[in-house]
This record gives sequence, structure tokens and C-alpha cells, in this order.
Amino acid sequence: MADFRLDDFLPWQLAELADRVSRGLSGLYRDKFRISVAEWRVVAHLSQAEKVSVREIHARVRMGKWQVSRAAQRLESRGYIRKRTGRTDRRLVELSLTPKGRAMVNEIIPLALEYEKELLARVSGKREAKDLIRSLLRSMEASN
Amino acid sequence: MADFRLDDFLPWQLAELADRVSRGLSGLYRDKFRISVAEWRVVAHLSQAEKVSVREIHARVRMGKWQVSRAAQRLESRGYIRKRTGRTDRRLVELSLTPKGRAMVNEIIPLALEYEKELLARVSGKREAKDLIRSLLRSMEASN
DNA sequence: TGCATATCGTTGCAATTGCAACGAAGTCAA
DNA sequence: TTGACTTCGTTGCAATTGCAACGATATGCA
Repeated sequence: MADFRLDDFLPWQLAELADRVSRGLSGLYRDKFRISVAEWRVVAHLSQAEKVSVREIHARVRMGKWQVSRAAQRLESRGYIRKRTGRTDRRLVELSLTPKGRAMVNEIIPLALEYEKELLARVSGKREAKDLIRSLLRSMEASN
Repeated sequence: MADFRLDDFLPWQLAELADRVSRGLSGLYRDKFRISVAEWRVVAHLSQAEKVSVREIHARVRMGKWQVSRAAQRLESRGYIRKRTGRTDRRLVELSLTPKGRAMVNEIIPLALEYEKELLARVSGKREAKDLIRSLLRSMEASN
């Protein structure tokens, strides 16, 4: 009995690690741009494609629809993104970066990539590390 | 520009993985015992030692003091733990499992260990996996 | 065409969370 | 012993979050 150490338990370690990494990363853009993690994820995803619907971000980034919606509201009010009703399907809301938003993303992304690089530099076998995480993540896909 | 895929970005992958693992794990005890993740962490830590103060859990498990405090309240009201004022230092609150709480922990822990085992079975190199996570976690310790 | 059903995004509301402030208790030095 | 300072745990309150329901739009079948 009681041969259980929480701090040696993988689920706890993962939660703790993810939390610290997330906080560390958000420190890179929080002060300067005053955006939250949810907002960062939205603009980061927007950097990949021109026009993206709320629905697509919800599906891809696994954020709640309402979370995307509210993040988009704040981002629009700050002038980082633009919201427009879809042309073919008028239920959709197309999100796209404004020049200001594009500038912000272009500033944050190098910092984010550098952060990831430093993170991986702390462990031996960087490629194995990313592969491992990806592998674990994939194996959890079913449990949606 | 825009050569950035959020779903290939390690911090996001970690956050996503941790979230899924946490949800999967909590499914093991949520329905049966109606306890939250925070409450599970408290009783799990209590399983290691007889009497533990709120302060110690706060420091070890990295939960906010108030979070521990509220979790302890709920756990006590359900009869899983007992709260008593410290003898030498009367500011401290000593938490300890009741027999009912002990029984619950003894039921959950094997399930939790099995869950961890299945998780690791999904990747090659189980030991390397745990070592990698631990290594990353340790390297983040400074950024408290 | 018309009606039932599904989907998209938003919002109201309740539950949860985090912070800061608080009272209680302890420590230390004058 | 007293008084300033620290630490512990709790709580009030505001911000955030998640869910469910909603209006608007689209789709599919009779």
C-alpha cells in the first residue's frame, strides 16, 4: 500500500510540465501584446491560412467554439484580426489577420520557435523527444 | 513567413497531451467517487504520508494554497479526510485520510498505475519516455 | 415547395479559478 | 513582555471557464 508517489506519476508530470512550458511561453507575448494563450493560439493558427472559420479553429486546435468566439472578439476589438461573414455559407465567420495582427504574429513566431528550440536543447535526443510526444498524442486521438 | 504549424509546436502538443491524459485519468474516479482532479491530487499525496499540512501539499504538488484548502474542505465534508489543527504549530492544519478515504485511494491507485502503464505501452522505450519527461520537468524547475 | 433536422457562432448563466487581503498564530529582537 | 514582522490557511470578490440554449442559416427529404 502507498507505494505511490504523485511526483513520479506520468500524468501528473505531464500536467505540470505542460503548465510550466505554457506559462514560460506566454511570458514571451503577454507583456508586450497583452494577449492570452487562447488568443495566441487563434492568431498562430491564422498565420497558416488566409481565411479560417471559427469552426475550423475549434476542430483543429481543440478549443471550445465559445473560446474561439470570445478570443476572436477580443482580437478584433484590438485590431489584430478581422471578422467577416462567409460568402458561400453565411453561417460561417471568416477570420483573417489584419496587417497589425500579421506584424504581431511575425514578431512572436520567431520567439516561440526559439523557445521550443531551447526546450529541446535541454534533453538529449531532440528528435526522439518530439517523436515521443507526437506519438503519445496520436495514441490519445481516439479519446476525443 | 508562416512556416509555423501550431499542431507541430511542442508547447501546444504538450498542453494537448496533458489535457487528454488528465481527462482520461479522471474518468477513472470521477463517476464513482465524484472527486475532482484537485481532490484526487490531495488524497494521492496523502496516501504517501500520514499527516500532511496544507502548506506541504501546496509546495509539493504545486497547487495554490487556496486550491488545496478548498479541496480539503470538500473532501472533509464527504468524509474522505480529516482536518486537525497542528499540535506544535497551531497555524498548521494536518490532513489525514479517514478509513473511507483510505479505501478510496486504495481502489483508485491500482487503476491509476494501470492507466500509466497503458499509456507507456503505446510508445517504444517506456523508460526513455519517463526519463525524458522527468528530465524536461526538472529543467523547468527554475522557472517557478 | 415546405417542414424537420443539422450546423455555425454567440451569449446567458452558473461553476470554477486566481488573486489579494484577512485573521490567527508564531518568531525574533529590543 | 511587547511590538514589528513572518507564515499559515481561509475567504471575498472579480475574472475566467464550460455548458447548454439560442437565433440564424443551411440541408435534405417528403
